[in-house]
Amino acid sequence: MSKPILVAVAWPYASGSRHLGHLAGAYLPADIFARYHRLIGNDVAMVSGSDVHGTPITVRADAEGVSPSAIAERFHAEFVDNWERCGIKWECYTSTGTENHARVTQEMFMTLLEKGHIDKRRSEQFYDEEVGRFLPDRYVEGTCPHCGYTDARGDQCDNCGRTLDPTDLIDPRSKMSGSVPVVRETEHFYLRLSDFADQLGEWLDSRVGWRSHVLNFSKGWITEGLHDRAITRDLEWGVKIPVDDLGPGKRIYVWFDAVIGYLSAAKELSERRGEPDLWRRFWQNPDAESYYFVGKDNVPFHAIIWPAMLMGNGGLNLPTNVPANQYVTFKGGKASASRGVGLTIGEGLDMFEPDSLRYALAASFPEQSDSDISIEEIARRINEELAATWGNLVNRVLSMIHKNHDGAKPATGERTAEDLQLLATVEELLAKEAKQIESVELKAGLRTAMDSAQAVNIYLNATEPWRSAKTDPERSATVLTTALDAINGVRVGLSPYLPFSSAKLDAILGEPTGWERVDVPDGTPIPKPSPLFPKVDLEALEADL
RNA sequence: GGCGACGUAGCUCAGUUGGUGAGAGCGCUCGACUCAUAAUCGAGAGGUCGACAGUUCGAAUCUGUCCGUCGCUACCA
Repeated sequence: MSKPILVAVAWPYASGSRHLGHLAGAYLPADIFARYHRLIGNDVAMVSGSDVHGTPITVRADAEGVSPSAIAERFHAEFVDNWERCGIKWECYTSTGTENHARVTQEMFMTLLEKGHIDKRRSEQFYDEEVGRFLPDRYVEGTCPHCGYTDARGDQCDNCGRTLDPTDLIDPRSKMSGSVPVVRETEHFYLRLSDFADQLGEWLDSRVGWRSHVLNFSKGWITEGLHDRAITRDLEWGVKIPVDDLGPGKRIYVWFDAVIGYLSAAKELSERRGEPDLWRRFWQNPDAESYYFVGKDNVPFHAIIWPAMLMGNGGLNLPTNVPANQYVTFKGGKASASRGVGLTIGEGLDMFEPDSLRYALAASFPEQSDSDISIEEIARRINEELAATWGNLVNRVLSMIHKNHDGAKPATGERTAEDLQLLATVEELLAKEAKQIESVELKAGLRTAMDSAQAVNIYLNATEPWRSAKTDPERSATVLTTALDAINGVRVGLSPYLPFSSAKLDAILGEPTGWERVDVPDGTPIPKPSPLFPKVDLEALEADL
């Protein structure tokens, strides 16, 4: 039975390059999960897009003397290139800059407004008269009233760590122009989040299979008390507010529209495929499932705010699961492209083969807790695990068959209990891995697939087909065909993780028929193999840095 | 400050509701094999599960305190 699976992935912010932490935290796990579900025949819609609005983009645009859209287009193009290069496969990758997205956002805004979940409130905020802009808290700097630190930001003091209100700052100044900001009154729309506290709490309590850190954090938010949130900003760069009673110069704020992107992207997919009701299969069918792949910093948006918006709107499916990952750290520090910690996705792909990088990151997915990686650790994973266990296994079996059997799979003789046991083991591990992937334990799933490869290595060492080739060629042939038939199952389990090398094997062994092990037909041509994964020369790599 | 975590073999990490002598991968030592990308396979060494106190017949697992690391703190997304 084909089940609709919405794979919703955090919208990368087009203000700069994304790094390997983002790849390991959201995009790669989503891709592995989606590839698995496509392979078992489910109806998958993996959607996301570049988040192109917001203040940081306008600030960067000003700094470079270009338009905000130029910044957004530059990084959107970079992201699309990143996905292409590392095999992140989407049903729909779009951006928040489309006309469709604006319309869907405005529709949901109006629905929430009409149902009384959005209202207007006045507040006071700093305004930079020099650049003519209201200032987000973090763009106001000044002296911390607690510790005297002179470069405290309006939201928080980096020195003493205390949370601040911009008006607390002594000698406030605008980060944009350096001038002294003035306080002006402004009016905005607010989402009445607090109205949903009870409903959200009950919903979260009913979740099963969610990661404990996601539930803990979300419930903690509710326990502390949900604040109503402003969902519009004094900004020219964003989705227009569909009512005009706030006056000009206001836009819908990015976090409000970015999550709506999951819905608008599904509708865009419908349009692209010419099936107007396609999106309903994912959003209104009670049997559909939805998984939101995000980093832990995004948990409140996906486990609290977005569900509240969906509850308020009505008629749309709530998340099945939000399998948020924790952080990947680089040598102990939080990855940050802007601070030069870790590698951008592009840099990672320049250094490593895409499948090799995917393997190393997947083996280190921060599913339970933060995980630490480094270039050395990535290289170790590739050389000592991926190439040694799996790459070498494929190479040794294909080489022997190619050399000893005229480049084609020989006929299989009588299989011994040992032979049958290997094939059974591969099948059992495939089943075990399937359960792990379905419960989004992707790191464990990869380990299971590697266990399967190791089982074949153990089998070969026990049966020694290179030896029997001289004494009992028929037995040797049977061992090799058994190993090949086993490999044919192992590669199915690895295919969601390693799409590029899997495609290479598809060319020899044929496309996978599904999530199952099948025998390779007798006589299948087996060409002289080349290593699936080149070894990483760490010294040469570091010499380039 | 508040909140959420984390601290388990040299390294990176698993350890469901507390219970046979604490695990995996890699590294290391020894051995086997030599088909294969000096790859593979076996055996072994290596940890008072951050510290202290407590609950319990019994705790890495529950409670408290402390030390250390990290993240979040709602106007970065």
